[in-house]
Amino acid sequence: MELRHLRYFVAVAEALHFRKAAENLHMVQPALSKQIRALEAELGLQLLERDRRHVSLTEAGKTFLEEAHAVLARADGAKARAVAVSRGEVGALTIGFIQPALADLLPRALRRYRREYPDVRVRLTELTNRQGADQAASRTVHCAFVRLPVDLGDDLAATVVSQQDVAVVLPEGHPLAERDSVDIRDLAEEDLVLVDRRVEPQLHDYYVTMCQEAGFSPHVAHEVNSTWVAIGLVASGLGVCFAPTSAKLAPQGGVAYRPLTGAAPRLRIGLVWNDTAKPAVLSNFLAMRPWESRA
Amino acid sequence: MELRHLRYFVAVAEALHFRKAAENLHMVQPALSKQIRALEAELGLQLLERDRRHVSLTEAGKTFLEEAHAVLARADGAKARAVAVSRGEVGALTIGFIQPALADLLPRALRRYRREYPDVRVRLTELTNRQGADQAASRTVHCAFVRLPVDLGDDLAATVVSQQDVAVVLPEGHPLAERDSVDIRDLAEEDLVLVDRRVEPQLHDYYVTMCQEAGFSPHVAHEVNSTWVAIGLVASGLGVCFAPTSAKLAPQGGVAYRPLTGAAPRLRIGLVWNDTAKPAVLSNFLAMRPWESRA
DNA sequence: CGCCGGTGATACCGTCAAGGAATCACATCC
DNA sequence: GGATGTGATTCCTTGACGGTATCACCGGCG
Repeated sequence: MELRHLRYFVAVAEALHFRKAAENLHMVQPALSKQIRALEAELGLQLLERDRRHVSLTEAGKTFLEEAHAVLARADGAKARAVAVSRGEVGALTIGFIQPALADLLPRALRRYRREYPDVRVRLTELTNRQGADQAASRTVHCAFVRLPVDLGDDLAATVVSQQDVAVVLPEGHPLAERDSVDIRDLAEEDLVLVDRRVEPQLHDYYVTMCQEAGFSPHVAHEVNSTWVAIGLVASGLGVCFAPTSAKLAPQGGVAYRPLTGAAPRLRIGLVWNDTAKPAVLSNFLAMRPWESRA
Repeated sequence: MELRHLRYFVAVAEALHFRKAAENLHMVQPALSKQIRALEAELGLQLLERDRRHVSLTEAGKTFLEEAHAVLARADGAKARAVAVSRGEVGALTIGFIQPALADLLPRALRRYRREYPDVRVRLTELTNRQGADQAASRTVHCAFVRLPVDLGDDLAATVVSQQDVAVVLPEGHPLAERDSVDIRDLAEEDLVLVDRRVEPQLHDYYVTMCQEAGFSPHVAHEVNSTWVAIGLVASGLGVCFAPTSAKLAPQGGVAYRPLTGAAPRLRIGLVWNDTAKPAVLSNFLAMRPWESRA
């Protein structure tokens, strides 16, 4: 049995007329009759009652007609779904991200992406910078939002998606908090809370280098595993810390954010992905650049 | 696209190996490769990733595999359902019946039939004797339980399914109720409640003829439209009536049933059906004779 | 009553594509 | 580096699909 047989049978069953059905199918009546009889022979039963003048459906024919419709519809659906998947309009997109991207960048990008591709399921995984690069390279995730720079070995490609100035986070009441901005050299003697080098080597080194270029070695009082924890310690009066200006968006009382002057290049977040044989969902995501501010 | 393509694709997708898949399909590898490529060409996308050494499914291929399975299963189901219908194992059986059959005959027959054919929906219609014969002839119902005799015009066939003796129904306290049985001639002077001739001519005439053959014309006091109403009137003391002995099974107090002696042939209920081109559900029903008392 | 139009069935045939046989190109492994 | 195993390529055969012509049959109509 082939779909052809079902298509032919449906045509005959709906026209109840071999010639007309054949015409609709752009073929001639004998060929159609033959196929219908072949179908009946395979099923071992009669689908149509021919009485020399009229054609009618048997009971078995009636139910087979319904079923045939369903099969044909399902077959068309299979085709359509496969095409949709191949176009990246249906399926799943796996995105890795570092925590700072969660504040603003990622939600905004996802909102725009899902408006365009509502049938793509998005899977999110929080990762460290290193994991992000590795998993994008190994295609465990389709792409990852990570802090730049990142070493682009192999087939990895990257694009900058946001850059932010560095702010200094001070406990309320700290003398420096009375200024509108803080020069980095004023922090030479301050207790600094830094992100642990083992967790975020890029970011840790970035802040340390920044200080060294300003002419001093930072006085690291505590090491923590995320900027949020650092800000928490600052609020408790255990020191000061650096943070991207976007950190201000997160609710955390007891601290003051002040722009840092005399500082090195800004903090950049980028998107990395394996650029070889990109699946359609990834290509679509990259093509629409949903992280960009609206036009 | 034909089911063949789906079968081939499923085979390859599950073996992830063209030669093995081809072997399973009892064909050779180049032919299979060709068909798969034809399928991909029609869909306009790639279902399988061939990398010289291994075969793997693309995203589109994965979803198409699921869909293909569903289509093939549905196609098999269509076949199976049509066969089941043609065998009368699935479908609908329409039965007409006269009220007296409802007491015992019909429920018993249906219980046995449904145990054998649980997937056949049974549609029941209460009819008069005449309607039963007509609708069986015109195939409005597949068959009908009616009171015999019935005129078997055209293609109508019939079989006796039950025969019952006639009882006389007397109000409690009636002098004749003291006897074990009643001779029909003893009813010559009694007020008789008879079923209306316009409603049940067969039955009406049957009872009247019975009396005339016993040598008297019945004294018809009331005419009603069913035996149940007649028994009700008897309970109210408005006369006596005839009933099949099975009527005793229905709950109705205030009356006594006594066998009738010296009476004509017994009341018979039969099944009638159009014997030309019987649908399978009907053939099955007739073949199992579910109205017969158990072996 | 015989002719005509219309129905599906039958007979026969050409064509095209599905499938088979042999081989190739290329990777991997020992 | 040869052996092995993979899918791709090439070429050919065959069978089935579909087309042409015709038949058998029925109903309607003059």
